[in-house]
Amino acid sequence: MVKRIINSGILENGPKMRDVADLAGVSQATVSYVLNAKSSTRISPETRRRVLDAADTLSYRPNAIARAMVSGKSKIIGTYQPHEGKSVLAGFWTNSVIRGISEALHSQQFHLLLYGYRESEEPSLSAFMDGRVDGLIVLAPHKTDALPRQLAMSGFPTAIISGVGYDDTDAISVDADNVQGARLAMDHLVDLGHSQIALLAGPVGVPNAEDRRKGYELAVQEHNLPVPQSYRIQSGFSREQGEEAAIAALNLNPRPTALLAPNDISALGVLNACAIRGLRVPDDVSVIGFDNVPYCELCTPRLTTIAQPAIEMGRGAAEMMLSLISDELFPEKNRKYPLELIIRESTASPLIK
Amino acid sequence: MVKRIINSGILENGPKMRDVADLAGVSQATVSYVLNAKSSTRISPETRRRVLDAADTLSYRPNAIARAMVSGKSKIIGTYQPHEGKSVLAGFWTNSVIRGISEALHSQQFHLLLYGYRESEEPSLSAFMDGRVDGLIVLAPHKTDALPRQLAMSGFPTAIISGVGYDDTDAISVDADNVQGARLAMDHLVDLGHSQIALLAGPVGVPNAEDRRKGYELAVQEHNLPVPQSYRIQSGFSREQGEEAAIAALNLNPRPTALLAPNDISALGVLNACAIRGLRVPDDVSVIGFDNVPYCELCTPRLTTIAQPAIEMGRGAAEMMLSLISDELFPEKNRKYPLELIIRESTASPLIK
DNA sequence: TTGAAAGCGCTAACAA
DNA sequence: TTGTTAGCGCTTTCAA
Repeated sequence: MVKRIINSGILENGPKMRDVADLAGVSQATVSYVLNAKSSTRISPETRRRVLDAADTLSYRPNAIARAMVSGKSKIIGTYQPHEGKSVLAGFWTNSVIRGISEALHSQQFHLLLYGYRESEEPSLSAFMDGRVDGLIVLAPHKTDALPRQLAMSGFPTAIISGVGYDDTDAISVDADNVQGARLAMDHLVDLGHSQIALLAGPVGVPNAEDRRKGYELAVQEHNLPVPQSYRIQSGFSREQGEEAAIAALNLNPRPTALLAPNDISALGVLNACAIRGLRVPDDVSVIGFDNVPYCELCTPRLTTIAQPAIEMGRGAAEMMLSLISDELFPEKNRKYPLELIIRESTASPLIK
Repeated sequence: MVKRIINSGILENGPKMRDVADLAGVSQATVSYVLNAKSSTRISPETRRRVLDAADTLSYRPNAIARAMVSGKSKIIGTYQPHEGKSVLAGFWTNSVIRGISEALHSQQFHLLLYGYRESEEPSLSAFMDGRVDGLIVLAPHKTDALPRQLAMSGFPTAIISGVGYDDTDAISVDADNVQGARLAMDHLVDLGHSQIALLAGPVGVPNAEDRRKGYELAVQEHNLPVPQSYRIQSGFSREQGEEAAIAALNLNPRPTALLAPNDISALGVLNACAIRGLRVPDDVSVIGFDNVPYCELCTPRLTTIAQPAIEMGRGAAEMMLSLISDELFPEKNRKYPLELIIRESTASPLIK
C-alpha cells in the first residue's frame, strides 16, 4: 500500500504531454514540437507561448524513458572497469578519469552509468547491449580481455581508456604516453646534472610499466649515460617493493644519484629506504615517481612526479564517444596524451663530491 | 551514413520479442510470459523449451528501455554529491561509498547512475524526476541544501548518506556515529595510559568535526581527564592546519602526550610537526587520525585511526532504498553506523618520565 | 495454457 | 502552422 502511494503519487501521476496539450488547447504533437524546438517545424509564437505556459503551470517534465523508447537512444553512456579491485592506485586514477568523463557527458546532456561488476563476475556482452546505454567506455582493460574487443566487433560503440584500440573495429582509444613520460623524467634529472640514474622497473607484462622502462632506455641511449646493467632493478608498484628495490639500488657501486620509481606509491617506499640508509632526499639522492597521486603533496619531501592527465583523458574519451555515436564528424580513433613533469622537492642537482 | 550503420546495425536491428515469437511459432505474449517466468502464468514445458531455444538461437536480449516504459521503473538508482569538489578526502570516501552502493544495487539487478553536476550548477528538482532513475541517493549534503529536502517532500524516493534525514518525509538516511568514534579513540589512548590528551578540533560548523569534538568532551568527563582548556585547539582538515595546530599543542605546558587530530590528512601534518620538533611518534607523543584513508598505511609511522565503514554505509543506504521503492517491507528510516578503531603504529603508552 | 489487443509517454511521418 | 496517426518493444489484462 505504501508502494502504491509512492508509485502512483510520483512516477505515474506526473503530468504528461497530453495534460499540457489539453491545458494549452492544442494537440499533443504540437506540444512535442514546441518542446523540441526543431528548426524544421515552425510554430506560431502565440501557440508556443500557450504551450510553454501550460507546461510551466503543470511543472511538466518530459519522460526520458519514453523519449529513449522512440528515439532508440538513452543518452546514457556506460563505464566499466574490469580490473578495478586490483588497482594499486586505490582509485585515484579511476576517480579522475570518471570525473572527466562525467564533465564531458554532462555538458552535452548525457548521463553516466557506472557498471559495477566484480572482477569475478565477467559480465556477458549482452549485459551492455540492452539499450540502456548508447555506448560503453572501458577503463584500463587488460590486453587479454575479450569483452571490449567483442563489443567493438559487434559494432557497439566502444571506447577504451588506457589501453590500445582495435584496428579492425570502430572502437576508440585514449592512452597516456608513458614512454615520453619516462623520458621527461630522465631529461629533468639529466638537466639537473645526474648521470647515475637507476631504474626501478615496474611489474613485467604491465604496459604502463614496460613503456616507462622503454622511455628510460631511450633516454639512457640518447644522453649516453654511463649506467651499468645493474642499474635496472626489477621492482613492483607497492610501497614495500619500492623500498626493497631502493635498498638494493643504494647498495650499488657506484651508488646512483637518482632513482626513477615505477609509480608514486613505490616511490614512497624509496623515500623510506633513503631515510633508513641515512641518505637525504634530494641532497644525496633524487627520487621521481609516476602518477601524481595526492600523496605527492603530503609526504616529506614532496614528491617530484610524472602526471597522467587523467581528467583530460576521461573527457577526451567521452567527447570522442559522443562524436562517434552522433557521428556529426567522424572522430579520430586513437589518441595519446603526453605526460607532464611536476617538479616538487624530491629532485635536485647532485652534490659535488 | 556511418551513423546509420551504427544505429540500425545494433540498436535497431537486434532481435525483438516478435522475432523470437515467430521463430518459436508462438505469440509474442507467450514469449514474454516465458521470459518473465511469473508463477501466475503457467506455460507448458514444451512451449517454454521452444521459446527459450528460439531466444537462444537469436541471442535475444530484452530491451531494458521498453521494459522501463511499461513498468514505469527504470531499475536505475541515481547518486548525487552536491559538494564533491570541496572534499578534502580527495574522493576516498566517495569512492568507498559508491562502491558499496554499486555492490548492493548490482546484486539486485539495479544500475547506478552518477549525476555529475558541478557545484556551481544547482540542478533543478525535475532533473532527477524525469523517470530515468527510480530513486536518488544524495552524498554528504549540507544541512542547508534545499534540493534533497524538496525531493523527499515531493515524494520522490530519496536517501541521504552522511547527513540527517527529514522526519516529515519518507527519506532514508545513513550516517556514521562520530561521537562514538571519538570516544573510541579516547578510550584507546586512556587504555594506553594517556591522560594529557589534546584535541585538534576540525572546522566549526562541520557536523563530522563537531561530533568528534563532542565525543572528546564526553570522554574527558567520563575519564575525568585533567585537560586544561588550552588543550582544545581550533584547527582544520588540511595538512597545514594540522601541522600548525600540532606545533601550538606541543608548546603547551604540560605538553600533551597524545594528540587527537580531526582527520587523517591533518594528522599527517601532526606527524610532520612532531618530526620538526624532534619528538618521536609514538614514543614521545601518540597521534590518532580519522577516516582511515589509504595514506595511513603509507606514512611513517603508520597511522592509528578511526575508520568509517564507508562501503557498508553505501551498501546499507542502497539496500534501504531498494526496500523503500519495492516496499516489500517498510525499511527503517535512519541508521547510524559505528566507527571502528584501527590500531597501527602511531599510538603507544606514554614513556614514564 | 495460450493469444489478441491495449497501452506505457513520447516522436515524427503524413495530412490537412 | 497544426492535427492525426502510427509506432518504439515490451507487459498485462481479458478472452478464448
